[in-house]
Amino acid sequence: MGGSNIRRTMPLFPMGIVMQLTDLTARQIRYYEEHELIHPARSDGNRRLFSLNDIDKLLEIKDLLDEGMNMAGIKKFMNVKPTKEQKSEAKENEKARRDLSDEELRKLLRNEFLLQGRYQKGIRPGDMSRFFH
DNA sequence: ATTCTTACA
DNA sequence: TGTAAGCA
Repeated sequence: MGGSNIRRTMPLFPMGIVMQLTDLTARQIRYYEEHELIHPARSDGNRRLFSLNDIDKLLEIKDLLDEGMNMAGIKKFMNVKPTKEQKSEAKENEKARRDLSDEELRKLLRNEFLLQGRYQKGIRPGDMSRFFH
């Protein structure tokens, strides 16, 4: 692993900054935290402090959302296990995701799309079309 | 001025 | 998800 993980996990940014960096609303960001997609630290005053990793994660979530995927789909995609060894497992998933080629991503999204009836409401026709080459 | 939690149109 | 309320 990279020898400077502390830098990427160091709690640094407050909500306002993260909102600008990700184009997500505070509501959304807090919602994703509720669903354990991110685990920002807290300051002494109970303020959320996001790390670079948190921001990367939020940007990934944003991308999936823009592709028409909902919470359930994103949870599956990010393999969000209730809570346990999410520490080490989260890293593996993160790396795996980062190593995905466009073609592999298309395959995954196609599978999600084919299974959408089980956890995906309506998506606008065409949003996923580009993944059906 | 900012963010937080809770609750509801 | 947006938004209003009442705190910290």
